[in-house]
Amino acid sequence: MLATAGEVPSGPGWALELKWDGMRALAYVEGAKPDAVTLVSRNQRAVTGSYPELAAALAETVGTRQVALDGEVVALSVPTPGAPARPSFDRLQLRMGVVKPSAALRAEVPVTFVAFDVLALDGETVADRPWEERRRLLEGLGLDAHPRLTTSPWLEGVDPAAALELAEAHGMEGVLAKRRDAPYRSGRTQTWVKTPIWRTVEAVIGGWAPGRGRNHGSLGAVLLGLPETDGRLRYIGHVGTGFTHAGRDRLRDQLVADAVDDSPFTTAVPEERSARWCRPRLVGEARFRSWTDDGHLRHPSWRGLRPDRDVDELRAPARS
DNA sequence: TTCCGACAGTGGGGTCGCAAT
DNA sequence: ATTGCGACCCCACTATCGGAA
Repeated sequence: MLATAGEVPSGPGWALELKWDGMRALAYVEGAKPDAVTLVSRNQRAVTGSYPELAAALAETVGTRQVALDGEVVALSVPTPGAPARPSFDRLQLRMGVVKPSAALRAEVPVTFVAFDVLALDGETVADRPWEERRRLLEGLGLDAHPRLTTSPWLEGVDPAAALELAEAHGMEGVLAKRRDAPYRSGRTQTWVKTPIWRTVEAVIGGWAPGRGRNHGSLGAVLLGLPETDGRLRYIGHVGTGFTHAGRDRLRDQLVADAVDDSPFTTAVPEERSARWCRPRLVGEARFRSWTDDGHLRHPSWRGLRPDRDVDELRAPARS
């Protein structure tokens, strides 16, 4: 079951949850031994081998019952004073795709299964029951007794604005609203609504990458940078979506007119060989979800040029 | 006739593993 | 030994087309 993107709905018919930044997974628990547990990714691939401690935890905790759970595999960042632990997709990537992770890796990047729905229980399908009833069944499983497992909290009596604030304050991806009376359905539905938290950045264009396929001959992506206090230009990412076809052509023409031979960036730029450089003069705005650990934009999309802004006005926004 | 939803195709940051160089 | 590439994860967005309203 997948959510539709939109504003956070309000009203008594909706229950709000926080949206976790991790990897979606279904857990099928068929017995009390770890090999009786199967974790399946969103594209139906078995990923149990990558998270053996989760299989063991589920077998140990609910193995006496037959259960199918929907949830998220999450890696928490290392908490430091002033920065409590929060879900880190960057860290989870160190575990994804690694079959039979070493004890050292499991210790360095511990993962948690955050359950938020139950699809079958004791051999009986419960997907047709309303969310409210499934939620009660989920809470009755006692998953939180195990340190590697948790039940995703829902925000009782919290309005949409406060829910978004809460999500932001805890480093969550956004808010997920679910119709209380709706059954669990596969595919994208209107009864789940996701509202991600967006950030925006104004940055200078230091180059561009030519487009491929249908964008052949036009612009594929712009290369953005932020000036440091000493005037050096730090690369922060490629942005290649959010343009219309006409917009790509227009921007390419402007950048070609400003072409220079050498990179204006003072930090490394990926795919440097295919990059075209330009004078770092034009300021644009991009929307993105978060900074990566390397200081790059994650899920960036182009909003447009900011002719009202000058390069020397730019400042790096607070990272988090 | 118009609108909407699903899908294909473009683009991004990452990781890992294998084949080619 | 290094590099390139595809397959995976996460995803945003535009353009298109067929069916519903």
